[in-house]
Amino acid sequence: MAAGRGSVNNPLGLVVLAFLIERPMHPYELGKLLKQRNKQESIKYRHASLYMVVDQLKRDGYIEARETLRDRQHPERTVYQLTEPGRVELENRMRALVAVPVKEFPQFEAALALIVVLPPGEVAALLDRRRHALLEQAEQLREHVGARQEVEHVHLIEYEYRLALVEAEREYVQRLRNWVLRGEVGELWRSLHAE
Amino acid sequence: MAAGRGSVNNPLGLVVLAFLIERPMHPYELGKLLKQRNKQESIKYRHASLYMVVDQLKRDGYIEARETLRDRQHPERTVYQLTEPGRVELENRMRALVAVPVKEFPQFEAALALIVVLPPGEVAALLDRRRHALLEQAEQLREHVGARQEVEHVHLIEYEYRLALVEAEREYVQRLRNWVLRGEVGELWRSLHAE
DNA sequence: TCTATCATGTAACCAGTTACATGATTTT
DNA sequence: AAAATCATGTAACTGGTTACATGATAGA
Repeated sequence: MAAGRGSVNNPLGLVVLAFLIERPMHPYELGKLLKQRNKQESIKYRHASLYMVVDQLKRDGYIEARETLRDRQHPERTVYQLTEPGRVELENRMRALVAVPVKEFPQFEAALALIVVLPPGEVAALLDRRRHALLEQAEQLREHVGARQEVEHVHLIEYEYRLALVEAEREYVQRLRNWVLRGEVGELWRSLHAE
Repeated sequence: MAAGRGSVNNPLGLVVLAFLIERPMHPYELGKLLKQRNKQESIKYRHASLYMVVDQLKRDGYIEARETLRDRQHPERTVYQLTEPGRVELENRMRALVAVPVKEFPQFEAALALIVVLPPGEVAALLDRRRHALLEQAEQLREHVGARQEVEHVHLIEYEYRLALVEAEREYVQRLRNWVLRGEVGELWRSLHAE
């Protein structure tokens, strides 16, 4: 039930397991595929990290080396395949991730928690800048999600999700900005910035 | 302009700087205050990490030791105070965080990007579980934000923000669930799970 | 042929976490 | 007075990142 002590807490590890369902691959191939499918938008990817998680997954028995290719124009490439425990782990992690929201700590939330260190007037202007940036992001996402009948919808849901969040944030930022601008911020905050 | 190479990428570092504006403090006091003000909800806090970031901030000249208290019923406690570069850095980081959205990688987005590894039927059920969880979260947040006239509004905006995001996610999850349930998921996904 | 870029990997570094340590205070 | 908890910190581990390395291929 509890998604065990296993190392696959790393989203990148999930990708590896998920891709290896399709066929055995060597690490570099996994990385290439990840980029081809634009998963770096949703899953943080550094190519050195890939070799790391592959090692971890091997260590924990979720994948295993299947063969080592040796031709002269590449370094050795080890091809890995999913093990049965690996497939089980993948499914369990996926189920948990979909069904149970995990607590995240977005940086903007941290900033809001400390907002009183900036004077209200400036905050209003900064929020305005953010609002514009979010507008642009939303625009791009809408393009991406919209104009593609050639891509299966199921491959766009990450973007739809992102779009939903960006829109919500944009609306909230606007509300907040207006509240600040209307000067209803209360004595406490204002008093911290009086001279 | 670019919020330099400095170590204060860590949100916890921001808290330290922000709190030290009020008065010099020793690390343990910072931690206590952080919890009293419920900032652990918005900023990940491990007490050992606190000592780490304090060291980093000292190393980088953003804070400095002011005195070392030595009474017999505590270990030595070093009191730190903000330096002028520290105050500047704090303000710059805050401005950047408020004005410029940073790319985050929420786990649920990763899961959505890999959703095809689970069969659509099961996904619908899992989404339903998530929907319920989000409903509860929203309920709690609403209580927290609502029933408090005694707390200054500015100290609740992190929660308001969170609430806005949770609500948006809930709505999106519901849309997605319905789409899956209506069986419009397309051949690709379904074919991966036929036997 | 020189330079850039791809393909592929290793190594060194550092941030953040878990676990341990220890004296005081409070509860049972 | 034993057990639990608070107060305060250090140390060891490990995951992830940045930086380095090296041969092949492709443009200029």
